[in-house]
Amino acid sequence: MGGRGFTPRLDFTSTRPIYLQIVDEVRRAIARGELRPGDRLPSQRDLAVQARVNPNTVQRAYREMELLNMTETVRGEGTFVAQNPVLIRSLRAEMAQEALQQFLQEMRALGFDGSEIRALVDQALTGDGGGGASRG
Amino acid sequence: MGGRGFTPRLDFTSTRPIYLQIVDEVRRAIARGELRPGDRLPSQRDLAVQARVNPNTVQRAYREMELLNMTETVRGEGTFVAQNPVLIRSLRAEMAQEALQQFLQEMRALGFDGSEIRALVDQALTGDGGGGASRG
DNA sequence: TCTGGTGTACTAGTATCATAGTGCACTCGA
DNA sequence: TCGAGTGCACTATGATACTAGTACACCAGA
Repeated sequence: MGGRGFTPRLDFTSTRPIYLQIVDEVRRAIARGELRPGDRLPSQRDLAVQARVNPNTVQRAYREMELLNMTETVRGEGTFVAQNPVLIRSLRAEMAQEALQQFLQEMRALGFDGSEIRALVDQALTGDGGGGASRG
Repeated sequence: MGGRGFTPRLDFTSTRPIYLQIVDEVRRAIARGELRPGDRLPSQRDLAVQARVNPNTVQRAYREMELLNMTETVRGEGTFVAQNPVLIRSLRAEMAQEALQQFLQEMRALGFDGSEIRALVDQALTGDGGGGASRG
C-alpha cells in the first residue's frame, strides 16, 4: 500500500468530458494541499484501471495538465505535480472565487438579491451542520 | 417592443451543449417569472437567427423542453410555456437549491468550512455592491 | 384557394469524446 | 543485458453534438 495516491471521482452522466473532469479533480487536490509539488501522480495505466476509463482518456488528461503547467512528466518515471509554490498557493483562492462568482451569477439570474442569497447560504450552512458548528 | 420576447445568452466555449444551454436559459426565465405559463416562445427559426445557432439546434432544444413538460407546442402556431402553476412555482426554489448545493460542494472540496464560506459570500456581496443591501 | 409562418422530419457532413488495441522510447533495477 | 514499468504516438471505431440543407404538414389570414 501507500500506493493509494489519488483517485478522482468522475461523473459519467455529465456533459463535461471525462478527461477534463480528471484535470479538475487533480486541480482540486492540489488546491486542497492533498497533492503537493513534487508528488507523483498514478501512472496513466493505473489511473485508468482505478477510474474505470480508457488509458487513452487518462493520457489526454495528463497531456492537458502538462500544457497547463500543472504537472511535469519524466519519460519512464512518471508524472509529478509541478514545482510552482506561488501558483499553487493562489490556486485555492482562485478556484474559490470562481465557484463563488458562478454561484452568485446563477442566483442573480434567478432573481435573488444579496440579502436573500446570504440568508439561503446561512440557512444551508446552519441546517447542514456546516462550519464545524456541531449543533444539537 | 412587443417582439423582443426571449433571447438566451449562450457560451460557445462551454463544454455544455448549446441546446442544453438554451433549455437552461428558458428554465431560468420561467423561474424568474420573465416567461409565464401560456407565453409564446420565439419561433425556432427566429431564435436560431437571434442566437446565431443552427435551426436544428433550436429544434433539438424545443424537443427537449417538450419532453421535460416545460413547454407545449401547437403545430403551425408556436411553442408556449406549459400551464403548470405548481411546477413553475417551485422551479425557482429548486434551481436555487441546486446552485447552492453545487457551490457548497465545490467549496468543501477545496477545503473551506462553513464560516469561511459565509465570510467569502458576505465579502463578495458587500464589496460587489450586491443586492441593494444597504449595509448597516 | 393561395401565401406566409409555424413545427416537424429527414439525410449528410464535420468535430469532439471515449473506447480499443498496438507499438515504441525511455528509465530503473536485477 | 534484460525485463518491468513508465510516458507517448498512432490508427481505428462508435456515439454524440452541431451544422447544413431540404422537404413536408399544419394553421391563420388575405
